[in-house]
Amino acid sequence: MVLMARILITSAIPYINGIKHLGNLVGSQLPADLFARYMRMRGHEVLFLCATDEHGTPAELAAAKAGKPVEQYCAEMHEVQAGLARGFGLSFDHFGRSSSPQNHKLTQHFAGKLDEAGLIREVTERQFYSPTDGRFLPDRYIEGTCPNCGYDRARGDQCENCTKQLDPTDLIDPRSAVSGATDLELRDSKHLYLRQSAMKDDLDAWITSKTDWPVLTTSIAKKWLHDGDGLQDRGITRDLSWGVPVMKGDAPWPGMEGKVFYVWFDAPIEYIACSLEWAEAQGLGDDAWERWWRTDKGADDVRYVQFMGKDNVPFHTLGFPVTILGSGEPWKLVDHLKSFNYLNYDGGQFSTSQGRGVFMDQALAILPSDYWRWWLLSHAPESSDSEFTWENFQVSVNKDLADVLGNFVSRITKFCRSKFGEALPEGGAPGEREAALAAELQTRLQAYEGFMEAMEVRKAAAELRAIWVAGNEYAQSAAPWTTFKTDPEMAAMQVRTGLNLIRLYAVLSAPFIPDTGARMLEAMGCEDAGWPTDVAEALNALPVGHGFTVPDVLFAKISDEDREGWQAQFAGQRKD
RNA sequence: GGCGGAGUAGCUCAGUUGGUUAGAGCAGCGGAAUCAUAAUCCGCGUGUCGGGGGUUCAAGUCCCUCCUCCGCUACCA
Repeated sequence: MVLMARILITSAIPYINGIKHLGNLVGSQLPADLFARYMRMRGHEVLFLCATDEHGTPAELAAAKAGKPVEQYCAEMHEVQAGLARGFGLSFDHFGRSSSPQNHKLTQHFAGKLDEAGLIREVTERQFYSPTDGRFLPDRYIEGTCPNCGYDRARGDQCENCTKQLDPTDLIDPRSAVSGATDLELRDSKHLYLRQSAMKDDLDAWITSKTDWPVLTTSIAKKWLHDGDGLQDRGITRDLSWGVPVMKGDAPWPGMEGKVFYVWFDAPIEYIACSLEWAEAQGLGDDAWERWWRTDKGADDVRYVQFMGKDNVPFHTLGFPVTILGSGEPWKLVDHLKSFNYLNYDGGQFSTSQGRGVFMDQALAILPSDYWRWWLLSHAPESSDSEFTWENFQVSVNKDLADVLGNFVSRITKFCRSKFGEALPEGGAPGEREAALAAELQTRLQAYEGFMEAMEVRKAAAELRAIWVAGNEYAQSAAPWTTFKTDPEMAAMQVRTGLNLIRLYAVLSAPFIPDTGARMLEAMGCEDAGWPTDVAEALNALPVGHGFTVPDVLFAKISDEDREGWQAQFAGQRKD
């Protein structure tokens, strides 16, 4: 009996600006879902949260480009992303919005507490303002000629041509990247800075204590802590209209009228606010979410795990912890932070802005989600960046899903139907071969559980595949099609074992390929998806006489023509 | 430039604190089987472990150095 635990899982929240590509998906939401599904199946209480990250300049510009008010644009894109999440089987308990009233209130609350703790300071900055665009422009949205190399499309933060880091005031003939306007002026603007530097030592000690975190996570955090002059304070407000208005709790913040909090301040707070949205949607009271987040109200025994791509690590290891710790209130801090490298696309990067790669909507239009889930998870970029190629996708999916798993289900169910009918046949008793099978699977099951618990995604996938292979090995050596000729009762027992393997595989595979797991279980006429403890027992779960059906082909193979067609289709840029 | 990650079989990758003849999957070759989506199963690997140097009885594993690729570099998120 496994002791029941409570596990809080959050995935980095995807930015509202457009449909996400497969690189985004495999970097946070998909592995988080794998972990959430597994933990639920093991009987743990799980709260799995995600949301859309809706504030910031790119959202405003995307809305303007779409000719829509930013509120409407975000509402629509939220629904699009929510639909795609459902399409990929992402089992969020709630998919919230960082623009929610709950997040507004909570963000303002945290800012107030941080100010009380003396962790906020005011800074007056000079920034470019564009009268034509009617907005202040972030460095990246200023373009001009690079003073270093003469490239005429250098951005205000860095020249893409010579890679030199720039200050927007360095640019020759600066102009707005939004409108091209050249009537830019420098204006003073007052902003709030979060005094991260004041908590540098606390953060350092905390990170140092996390010896079981991925090296990727801790090395990035350490770098920010120790680089140059050490951890720098960070501006947490912006001169934008779309965002959380700067308030000190419920009270106005003198001098900060008309400004909003910076997205990277309010986005992680949405992890908490999302649980408020969840509680409200479920018709539950405050205690429902507080027991996940307030260590004084039951959250001290919660295990909190975050999933994200490596670009998000600094904000989750430094900025957000400063918000949590600095508030002086008993909020739950992350226990484990699983980070991922990047998935590249056919020799280059996936790119949202350039429309390069395969996007979530396109992927689902091509193939059912389980194909993608399997390939992405079994190739998750854990130790280094990994690469998607159509050839690799075709080969992996055909071999693993169609040949090893799908064909196993076909050969067993069809053989039984032709020789015994569509029910588990009677006769015979398990022998040495079945005992050896159970023993091997018991060992592999334990390894699989260990990898899943440790969030070793690729290794878990490899182990699951080995579990599937064991079924084929058994079928091959037992060879019921041969024993049937001389000993039909033994063949019947072998077929029963095979059919029970299908049921077992349905359960074990469900975290990776939930839709297929459900189809397999349905074909076996079984509703019990309980996680097995004793494999030998599980291989006798379906009794003699139990009816089943032969499912349609679980995974159609990807033909060379399919692959070539998709390669051509996705060779250029996405055009919306 | 700084910091970090990676460089292991044709391809994708495993290789704990240094310790027997460096492993897996795919591809390839040979064989078995013919229940099954021409699927499955078994067998087959002389790989300068990126180069060079060093420490050691022993290094893919530690140290130095060089090379290549990638990421981050704080006002996109």
